[in-house]
Amino acid sequence: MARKLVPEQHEEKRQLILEAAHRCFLRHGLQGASISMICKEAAMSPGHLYHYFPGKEAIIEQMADEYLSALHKHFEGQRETRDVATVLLSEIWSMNSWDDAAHCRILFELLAEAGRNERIRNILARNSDGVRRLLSDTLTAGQARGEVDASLNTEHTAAMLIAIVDAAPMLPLMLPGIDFDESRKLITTMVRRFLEPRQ
Amino acid sequence: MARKLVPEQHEEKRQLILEAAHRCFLRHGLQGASISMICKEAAMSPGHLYHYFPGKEAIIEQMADEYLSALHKHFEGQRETRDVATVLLSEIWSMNSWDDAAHCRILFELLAEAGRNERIRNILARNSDGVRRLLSDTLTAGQARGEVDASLNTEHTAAMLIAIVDAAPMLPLMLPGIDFDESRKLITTMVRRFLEPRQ
Amino acid sequence: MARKLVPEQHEEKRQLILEAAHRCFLRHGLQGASISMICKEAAMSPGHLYHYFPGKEAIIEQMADEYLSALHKHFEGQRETRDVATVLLSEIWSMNSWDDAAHCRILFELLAEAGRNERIRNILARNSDGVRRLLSDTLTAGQARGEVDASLNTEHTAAMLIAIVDAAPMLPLMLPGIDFDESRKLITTMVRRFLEPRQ
Amino acid sequence: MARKLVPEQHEEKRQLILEAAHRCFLRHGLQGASISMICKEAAMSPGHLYHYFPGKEAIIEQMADEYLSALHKHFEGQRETRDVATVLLSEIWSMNSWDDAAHCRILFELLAEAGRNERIRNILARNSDGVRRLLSDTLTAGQARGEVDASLNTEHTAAMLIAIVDAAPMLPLMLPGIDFDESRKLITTMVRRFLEPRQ
DNA sequence: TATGAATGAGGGTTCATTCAT
DNA sequence: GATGAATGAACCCTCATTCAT
Repeated sequence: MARKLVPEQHEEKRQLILEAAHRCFLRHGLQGASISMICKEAAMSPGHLYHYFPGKEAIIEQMADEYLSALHKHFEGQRETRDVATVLLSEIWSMNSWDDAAHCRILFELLAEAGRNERIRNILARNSDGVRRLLSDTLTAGQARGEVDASLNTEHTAAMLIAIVDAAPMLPLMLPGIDFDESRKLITTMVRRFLEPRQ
Repeated sequence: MARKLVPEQHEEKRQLILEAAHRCFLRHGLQGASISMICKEAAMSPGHLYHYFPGKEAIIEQMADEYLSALHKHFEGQRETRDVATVLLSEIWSMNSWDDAAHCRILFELLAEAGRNERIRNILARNSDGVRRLLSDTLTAGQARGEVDASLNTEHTAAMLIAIVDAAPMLPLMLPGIDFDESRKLITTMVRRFLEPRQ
Repeated sequence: MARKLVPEQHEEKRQLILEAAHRCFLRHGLQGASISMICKEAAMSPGHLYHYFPGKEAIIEQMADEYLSALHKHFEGQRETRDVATVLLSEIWSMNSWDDAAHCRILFELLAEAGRNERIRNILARNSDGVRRLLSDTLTAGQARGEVDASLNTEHTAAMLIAIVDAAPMLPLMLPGIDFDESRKLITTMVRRFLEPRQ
Repeated sequence: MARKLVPEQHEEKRQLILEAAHRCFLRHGLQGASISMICKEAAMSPGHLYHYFPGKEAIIEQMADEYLSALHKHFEGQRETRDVATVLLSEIWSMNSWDDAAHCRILFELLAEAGRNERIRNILARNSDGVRRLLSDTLTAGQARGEVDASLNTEHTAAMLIAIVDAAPMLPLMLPGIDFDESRKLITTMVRRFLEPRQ
């Protein structure tokens, strides 16, 4: 008689909301996007939205978490690749255009928010942690193979590389006419020269 | 009755408001800081504030303009310095701690806003333009002196260096324990290796 | 398929809901307690609750009815007691502490509500009626036995005694340090002196 | 040039709001009366109302405070009256009808709220304190003159008398047809018999 | 029976802005 | 120049209630 709980549907709805929220945040910012906008975007009444999330903060936080883990997922499964720089910059290489990068602009929202909101800051740190360890290991392996300058502190270098990758979407904002492919190559060149062993 | 010669006072008040706004934006974000907060911070009534600025947008825009030009002012007056990398990273070298960098966090607000607001985007582009030209000239001069790799496109390289400098305040957000001095050195090393002529 | 003989279960569930509602009303007030709170307290879904009651008002009304009749039930079965004052104040004497009295606080909610809501006012009047008649009869019997001042209008006196009993839970709110036993004795003394025949 | 602060006008507006709120609370209860209702009643926009009060709670609290102090103000200035009972029940005697008493019904709202809200409870206690001391002094003076039973604890007796006075508005709710004058006399009689010295 | 998805009006509150003085 | 009174739309969120299953 009683309807069974269908957690998959529940989870689907949550994802639907998160995607709608992501679009709104992209268009209007974390604070500028209102619950009622998200509701319209998700074709859902406000009362119902609160059935799935306890508040706006929770939406932002889960969105941030999933967004960041997706953003950095490119690194995984590429550990066997030979060229270290290619692995490190796989995220950039996986993008096809500035439109893709534009989609990343939500990172700025998060960085701005992280400066004032400890919870967002922790989410950011937690997500960076995993990637940083991955990059660090890759660098260490590269050093062992003689492909990476052995004098570099792999921990700090990894952190900086993440920052650089995350800064890439900045370029079109500061330099409207820039070409996507060329800037990608430029970053790669810089990283490669940075890492290669000094003779 | 007619008072004509007090435009200096007028300008002083505007600056006072802009500084108050800057502090509020730093604490609460561009959207999170309200006019009434800014009024309190500037010890001024809302009606009076609107005597100096036509609205919140105008405050944000002028604040952005002045903030960005101040941020990049370090480059000027250092053109005669010998070491190219030092010139290029003078902004970073002028900071003494992450606290100084924290003050730069407002840049994230602006980058986030620039993604959606054309006027802010233009202000950002206009300000970057000047610095980019400056950096570009420095790079060209460096190439002429044989200190910079001649194969690099100076325009694009300059743009990327700005992005890197602007990404620096990201680091403590992603990697809470990082040391300020070491990360500064790491960035410098990377840039130097990137630019030096290939043999 | 047809089940007919489960009206007891139906009634049980209704009581369960009423008890849960009572607890919520006590904690948050008639207007402050929400249906969803009551649902949680009764471990029941909102859809199900509406299977037993047509709405919040109905819950309040039946709760009020049962609460009031329970509150005044003490009077019954004590008619043969000799001392008139003891009968009249049996409700107060049946309480053991202010905790019990606290449980009576819901009466204030009802009195407040009765001031604006005619249906609650009627429920209150109807319940008081029964008790008032009971008290009135007790007083008349007392007058016949010469234990109660014969000049008192028994109807009005009964009404006032109910008000006094109902006002008892007020005391700890107004006089936080008061002792329960002493205030009980004080009320009894007052009532006894009031009722006793004048010589 | 700058307009002077006119604190009297500010205070006037606050009183205007409090009166509007009082009427709304009387009609719909403390929780049932909404800010927007109060705004309509006070002919004022919601934004403006928050210029005078930081929130609904503050309105309730100040209203409660002023209401209670007004309610008990009758006692003052009657200390020289000869008859103790008359002084003690001056509040009841000052009313002319149940309509006057109806206006007191807001007390039930406050009593109900006091059961859950510590701040309201404190306001209630603080206001009762003053009156209780006044009554207590009156009783002590009456004992000295031999008009009041010397065996009564004046503190507790005073507390109970307040409760009785406050319970008076209950009567028409429980007994719709009751006569105002007669019930007033009845209460007075009871109090007088209670207090008079025992021979 | 029983569930929880779904609604949309309304809750208290804050907002950028304008106005009379 | 300067004040703070005044607005009303919009903010996030909760409500009592209904519906499909």
